[in-house]
Amino acid sequence: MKTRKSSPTNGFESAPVGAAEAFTNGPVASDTGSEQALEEVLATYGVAVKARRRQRLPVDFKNPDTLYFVKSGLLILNSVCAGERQQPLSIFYPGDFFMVDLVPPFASADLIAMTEADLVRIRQSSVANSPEDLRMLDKAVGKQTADMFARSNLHIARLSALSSESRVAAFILELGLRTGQVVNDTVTCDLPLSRNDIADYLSLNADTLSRIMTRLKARGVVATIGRSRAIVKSIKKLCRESPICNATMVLHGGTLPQE
Amino acid sequence: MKTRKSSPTNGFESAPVGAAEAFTNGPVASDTGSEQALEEVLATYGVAVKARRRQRLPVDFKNPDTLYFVKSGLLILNSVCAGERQQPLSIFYPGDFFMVDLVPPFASADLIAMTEADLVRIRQSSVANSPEDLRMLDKAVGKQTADMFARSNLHIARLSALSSESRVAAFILELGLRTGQVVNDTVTCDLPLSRNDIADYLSLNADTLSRIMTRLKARGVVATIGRSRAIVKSIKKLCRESPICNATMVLHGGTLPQE
DNA sequence: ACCATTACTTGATAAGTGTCAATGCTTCGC
DNA sequence: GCGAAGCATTGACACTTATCAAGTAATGGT
Repeated sequence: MKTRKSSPTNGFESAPVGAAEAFTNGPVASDTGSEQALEEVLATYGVAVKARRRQRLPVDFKNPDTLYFVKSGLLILNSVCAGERQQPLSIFYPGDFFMVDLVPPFASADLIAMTEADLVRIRQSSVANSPEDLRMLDKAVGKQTADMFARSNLHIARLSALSSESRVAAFILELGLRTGQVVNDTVTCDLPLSRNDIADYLSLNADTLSRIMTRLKARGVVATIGRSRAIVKSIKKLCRESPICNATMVLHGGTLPQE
Repeated sequence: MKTRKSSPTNGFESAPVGAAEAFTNGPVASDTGSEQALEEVLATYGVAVKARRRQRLPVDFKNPDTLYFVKSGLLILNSVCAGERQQPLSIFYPGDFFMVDLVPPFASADLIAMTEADLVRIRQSSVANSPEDLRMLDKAVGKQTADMFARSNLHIARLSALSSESRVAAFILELGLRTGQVVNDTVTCDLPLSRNDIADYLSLNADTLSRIMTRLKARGVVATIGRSRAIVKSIKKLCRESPICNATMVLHGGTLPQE
């Protein structure tokens, strides 16, 4: 298990990668064989990078060679599209890959760690010498990118086809499945995004989001502990709030209730 | 140039693929060497498929092996998310690949040809015997998927960060750059989507879209010929209508005006 | 443990968009 | 070239959501 040069960037803590840790929730990879192989490639060519909560990793459009693999944590891609306004575009979960090619060419963009996050940085050119490893990596990246595209499409559906309330419900379900503890029909999870972040991501006003949360709480669908924890009282009930919940369950690793 | 078994599906006309034709507008591929190689792989393993205007290709979630390459035309991925409502999610242009993995697991989804379209169907398993060709294909698919993800993010930005009018402006710019004839600062292009389709895609009401078009026409930004052709009177003027136009230009192959 | 700061909630109001219905224009078939 | 059917436009109205302002709760630092 050789490690390559570690060139620290943007104040990220970097260190050689040891054995990859277990992923958090998320959907389970279908073929564990290739997952093993991926971990080896990551360990061989990658450099471990730790991001603190709220840390920003500016997207360097001039450097398409760098690839990041998310080992743990939750990151969000933010772009400055219109004027000074930040627009969250996509959420990155453990198992995802991030690279510059995924970002529309806006004036600026950042990948922001919403929780502490463990990343692995790989210079794709460094893998070029080993065709076998490169194939492995290309395949893993391609597969994950397809999955992210599907999730992106789900997000588009969430934004377009749903009422505000359904949008919020579907989002909480996603977050719960990805980062929460599922116990029977309930989920408890952190809310690593602020109300403003969630509102922007769901294309809502923060005030409106607050009202919607109040309504959902009043209806007994969810509850909150402090500002940054949410409890889904009943997944079934939550699912009734939004028509895209089934697809959300499948894409984000829940077990579909039979009914 | 060997051709594989052609198993016709859903009334699509199928035929062995000859030499791939030139792509239409769109951004230019950076390395023509690998583009050549891709055409060869497509010619070797692919089956040509022609889609008529408005033809639906139902997405078969049980068949992840099939890959489609878009040679010409414009297709749109439609999902049934909420109730009976159709929701357009993504547009596929020449150069794009389509596969089941890209589609969120909704109750049903269709790929609909909005213009006559030439596709190439490939069974990925049929390429498995040649590691060299498989690598080539995987790489091409991966790269294109990343690009489509970026476009998807741009669409999310368009839906979230923009006023309705800006949304429409950005969309017309995209369509013009992809399918239209650019002459100096003007573009003439077909509108292969009906007002309803455009409205759904931009998450607007068809009535509202109509009003916005009327406003844009009154302001001299665009004009229409009949129902299915649009003229952008001035790209510069159009760009002033929407903050994401620069990114749209880059991603969809326009030449940025220097100012 | 306190206070200052920041984040969130809530109310009143306005703006924008969706809905419904009626009308006008295109397009396609004969 | 004509007529019928479908698509697009426009107006009146209702409803959702954004905005602004004020007040309340939570968080973090000393």
